[in-house]
Amino acid sequence: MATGPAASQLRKGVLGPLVLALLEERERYGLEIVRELSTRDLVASEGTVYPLLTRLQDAGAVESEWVVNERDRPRRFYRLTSTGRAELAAFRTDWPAFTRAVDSILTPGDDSDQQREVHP
Amino acid sequence: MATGPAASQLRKGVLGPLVLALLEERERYGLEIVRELSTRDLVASEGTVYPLLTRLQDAGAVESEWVVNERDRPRRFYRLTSTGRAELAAFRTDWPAFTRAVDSILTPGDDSDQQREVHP
DNA sequence: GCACCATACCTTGCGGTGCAAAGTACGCGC
DNA sequence: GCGCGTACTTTGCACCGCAAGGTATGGTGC
Repeated sequence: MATGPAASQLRKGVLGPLVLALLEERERYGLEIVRELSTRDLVASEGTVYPLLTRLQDAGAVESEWVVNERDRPRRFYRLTSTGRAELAAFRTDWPAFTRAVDSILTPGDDSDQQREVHP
Repeated sequence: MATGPAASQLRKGVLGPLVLALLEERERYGLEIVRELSTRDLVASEGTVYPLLTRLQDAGAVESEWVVNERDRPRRFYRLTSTGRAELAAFRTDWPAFTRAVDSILTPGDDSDQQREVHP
């Protein structure tokens, strides 16, 4: 990962990985994900989430299935694939490095550039 | 700013605020900013930074001035405006809330949803 | 003087994303 | 039947990151 492509991915939306993380816990349907994100103070409208789910499915990160029972309206449930799990794992390792980089620029006095001090 | 539109902004680039933060310390010119970001493990090419600087200037967050001396090549130096300072301050308060929200979804067991526990 | 390279800035064009808005379908209450 | 809430889908717009290419300028070697 090092220098190149990871950081580029990080700048693009974090919403994809977040949806994967929500699906890791259990299967969910579209509106449920929208509500869950809203609860967590992350505004995300249907117009964002539904196309995102389609993209994730095209990318093989999730798979979906219509679930019909008599109690509820028909819902399309999404489930994580092994590909999706791998992507989520990759993001979990890249995300802290990204926030650290941002924090180090945002708080100049901080000097939380560890890895100096090799030799007092 | 509070809840709504800030979060929306956060999802779009963090690069703008980062550039503002770099300019807070002192005036800088374009290529210098590109190099500074690269040093900090944040890939950012000229094709990203120059248009960004133009946008920031159009938005009144920075102002620029050609500096010509005999030692160096002519350079356009960018300086923070009071508007830019305000934007940077706003981002500094929004950023931690955003990362906390992302972290809370990313690490499910964590339960770092404070503000429950109102009543055991 | 001239070719060459590095610096510095700017522009174009593409692809991806977030989002509002509008549209479809269905079941429930009255 | 009518309205309302749920659930999914689609369209269209605007913005952003970025690679790639283009211009101008100054120093170095010969």
